[in-house]
Amino acid sequence: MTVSVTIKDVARKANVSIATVSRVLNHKSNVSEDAVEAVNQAIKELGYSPNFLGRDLRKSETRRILAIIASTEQSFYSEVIRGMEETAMAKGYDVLIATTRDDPKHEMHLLGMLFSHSVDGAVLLGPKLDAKTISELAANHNLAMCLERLEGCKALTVTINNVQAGKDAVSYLINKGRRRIGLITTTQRAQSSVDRENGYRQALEENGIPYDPALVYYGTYGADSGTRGCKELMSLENKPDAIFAISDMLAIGAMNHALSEGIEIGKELLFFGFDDIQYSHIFIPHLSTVRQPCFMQGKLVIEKLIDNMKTDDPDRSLYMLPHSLILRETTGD
Amino acid sequence: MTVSVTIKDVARKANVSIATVSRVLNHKSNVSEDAVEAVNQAIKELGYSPNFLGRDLRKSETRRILAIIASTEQSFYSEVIRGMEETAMAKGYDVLIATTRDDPKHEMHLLGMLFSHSVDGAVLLGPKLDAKTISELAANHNLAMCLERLEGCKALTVTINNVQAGKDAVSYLINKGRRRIGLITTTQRAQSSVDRENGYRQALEENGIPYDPALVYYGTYGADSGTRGCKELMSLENKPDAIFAISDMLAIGAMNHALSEGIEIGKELLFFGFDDIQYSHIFIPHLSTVRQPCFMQGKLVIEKLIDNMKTDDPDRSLYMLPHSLILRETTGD
DNA sequence: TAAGTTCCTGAAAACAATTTCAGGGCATTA
DNA sequence: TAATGCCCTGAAATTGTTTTCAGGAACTTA
Repeated sequence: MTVSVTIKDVARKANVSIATVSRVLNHKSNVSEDAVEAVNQAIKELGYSPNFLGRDLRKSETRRILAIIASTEQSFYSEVIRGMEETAMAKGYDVLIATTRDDPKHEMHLLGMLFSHSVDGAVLLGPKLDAKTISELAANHNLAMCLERLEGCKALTVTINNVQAGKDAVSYLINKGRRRIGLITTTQRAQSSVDRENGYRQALEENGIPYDPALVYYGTYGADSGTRGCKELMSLENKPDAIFAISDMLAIGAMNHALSEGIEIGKELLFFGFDDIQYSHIFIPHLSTVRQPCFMQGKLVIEKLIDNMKTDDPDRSLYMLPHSLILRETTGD
Repeated sequence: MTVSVTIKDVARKANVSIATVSRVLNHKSNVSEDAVEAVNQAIKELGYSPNFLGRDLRKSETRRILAIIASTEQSFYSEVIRGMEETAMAKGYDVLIATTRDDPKHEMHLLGMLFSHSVDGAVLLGPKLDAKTISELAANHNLAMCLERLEGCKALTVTINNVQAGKDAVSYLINKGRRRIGLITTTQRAQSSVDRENGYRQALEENGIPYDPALVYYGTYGADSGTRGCKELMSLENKPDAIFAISDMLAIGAMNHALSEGIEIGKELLFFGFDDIQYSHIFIPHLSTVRQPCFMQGKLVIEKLIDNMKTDDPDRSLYMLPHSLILRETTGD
């Protein structure tokens, strides 16, 4: 391809040393006006832009942070990423995103960018690797987690209290007088799913409602799985009078079944979702759901991560940010 | 932070030269078994992983490609990115994603990664910069566009024929006997929007239906804008009997209005969307829409981009891949 | 005038890797 | 025995930048 122009060419053209060019590039004060002028002129004429590979090597920093997600499909991540980007940008960092496609091998490959100094830090949003592996990596590298905690993982983590959130949602349904509450969740056990399910059980227990395994449907992540779940739960002899789904996607799928059966949502059957995705208030009836502070989680994890870069005693705490219940038509609100 | 172990340390520990270590790292054949053994042992003991800043600088390549998108919100991009990733990976490249948040300044900043050799190539998915700027950049750098073409922009581009696609959708509605067809589009003039609108007009013209500006609603990208658009069109004295929206999001918003008014979708009023997003067959009634070959567009643009890296005579053609109509309930299918 | 400052400058080292080149050791061939 | 070839090795050059260090010039101060 085209041969690049280097700092050397600029120096030659401007009749100064490369040190002076570098000084101009980095806006150092100790350069004469004449030199600044000449260098900028040369840069413009040659169309020079510095090679960051050289710079990054010398400085041993890239000012780039990698966000590792499963895929860009869940638009739910977008606010988290915005929080990360805005915070990073304010501190002079760029955020790059890479996807694992749910493959732990590929996740490890992407983490290689961290080990090989291609980025200064990395954030895992919903890791597929196990707690032990991540703990070990986080001990030696600038690695954090966001949205998803890992039981027994000693790494900087920013998330919400999913147990409490699940409990809050189900308690709300109970306070609405419901006693038979279905749960639609997934077989793939992300910690957040497990936590939400535990919240569901705690809410039942505290209210003296016996746990009935028949009311729990384990499926996949897709909306169609929600539809199947609802169908199965509603074909029980002793039907549920409310359903808590661990994601809005599942809840919307579930509602599709209820709608097609002519079930009156919000009265006959209540629905509670999780995530407050965009479609939860586009889909009719509007879905009651748990909202996470996405932007704030992104913001906080980047702040802590960047702090960690500058210290020998990195923070490996677990931060839990407050969630909130969004009440809409599907709970009769 | 922690002080890194370098190739030098490995060499010392393994009692060989750094050249030999490098040869082992790169799986060169001309190294004795003993040396390979010793080096690998040292690597393991020291927990060494090579610093890519050094490697990339020396090799003048990063084997990384940057995909620049507006935001990760539109899940629609995810298939394109999957196509890009799978193709890139097969050729030994990684794909990184960065978001512009619709800011041309930030888009330019991200392109800086290309100029500064931080990545080997970049793909713009829906650029905010103008055709002239991009043409100039593409002349000197490995830059391509995907999903969106730019009128008069001389850069490698992979997209679909949006004029034809709009025309196909509207022609289908006309063939269903509809004569008053509304259009819901956006004021923000992405080329694809303009093209789809032109397709709409061509379809009308070819079928001898006069163009009525009252039937065209210009709004924003959100579903609520679709709702407003539908409300406005349906309050006309001479109501439409079909609506073509330039995105599924707008179509779903529009359908929300129709549903709330008790309008019989698929009979009284037909709907045609664009993109075939996931929700177009989750939302009820299922939406007829235009499907783009997302994966294939991602695949093709990466193939061509990588080809371009290896030649002095880069391909700057416009490739248009075939689209297809997905017929569902909203057109009475 | 001598000594000390301040300002600006360029040569060279440093960053961590790959690659080139020359040569030592050994076996094969004439 | 000498010449040739092959295998393996390490020293040194190379990549593009930043940074350190030493020093020249001009100016101030005693």
